[in-house]
Amino acid sequence: VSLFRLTPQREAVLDVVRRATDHPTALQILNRVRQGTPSIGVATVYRALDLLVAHGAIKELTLGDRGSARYDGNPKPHQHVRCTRCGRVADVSIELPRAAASAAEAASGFTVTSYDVQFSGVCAECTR
Amino acid sequence: VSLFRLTPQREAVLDVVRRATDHPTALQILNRVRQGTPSIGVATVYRALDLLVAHGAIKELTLGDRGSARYDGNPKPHQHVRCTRCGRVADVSIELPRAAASAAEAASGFTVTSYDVQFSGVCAECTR
DNA sequence: GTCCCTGCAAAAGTTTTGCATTGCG
DNA sequence: CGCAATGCAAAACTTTTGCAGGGAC
Repeated sequence: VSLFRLTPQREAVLDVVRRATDHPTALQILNRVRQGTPSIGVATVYRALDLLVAHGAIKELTLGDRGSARYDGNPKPHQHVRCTRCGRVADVSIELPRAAASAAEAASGFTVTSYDVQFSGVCAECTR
Repeated sequence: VSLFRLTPQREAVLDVVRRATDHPTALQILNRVRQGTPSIGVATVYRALDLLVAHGAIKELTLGDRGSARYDGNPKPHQHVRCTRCGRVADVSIELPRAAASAAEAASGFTVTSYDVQFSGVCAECTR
């Protein structure tokens, strides 16, 4: 856990990601940060996101979108459900049984250290 | 399951994806198809991949790579392990317990219809 | 003074779209 | 003939990189 400078720009990015509940993309984060810090550049946001991910402060998600990553302000292990109709993503706090990771190790020969589960379905709004 | 024309180009794309064991990206697929069909264009490959995915013949994966999807010639439900050191991806055939999807539904209010698990770890080669 | 950070602009990489042409049915 | 599929080129997007200026320590 090394140190890094929490500059105003980085703090603004972290703030936006933490406050977000919709798992925004980098460019969405850029737009939100610009409401308070209009002069911030694209590169700064990308570099801040990489840094925050590397330090475990936030998580990077690659959900079903082609060509863009999304970010999650909750660094604790948790899973996601995605609505196939409207694209909404919600958090789910569940843990897989030990046996799942063990089975994966046995089947692949890998040493498994973590996992991500993405459920797909239809959200309450879209079902209605 | 509607019909569509299996043109030589689409067949070549399907063939390459089925034969691949490395979950290639669209551009990697393009290059491989071009070894047998040099005149095929980028757009044709992208359109063929979309079509094949829509018909359930292949699967589209969004693994840890920023800005590029990967494709899997195995349409049956299965999971993946990704090596955090070399990027290699292997298939894993396991099923989650019913309780997992039920828990996700209860926690989110979604109607869950499927799931994808991505394990992360280190492969045998990289461990050595 | 040095080094890290920023903003801008250009470049790179991936995917999509428009359009004229081709060729199956 | 009509319509779907193709190839090419341009456009659209997202992300990365180079670089000059500025601020923190």
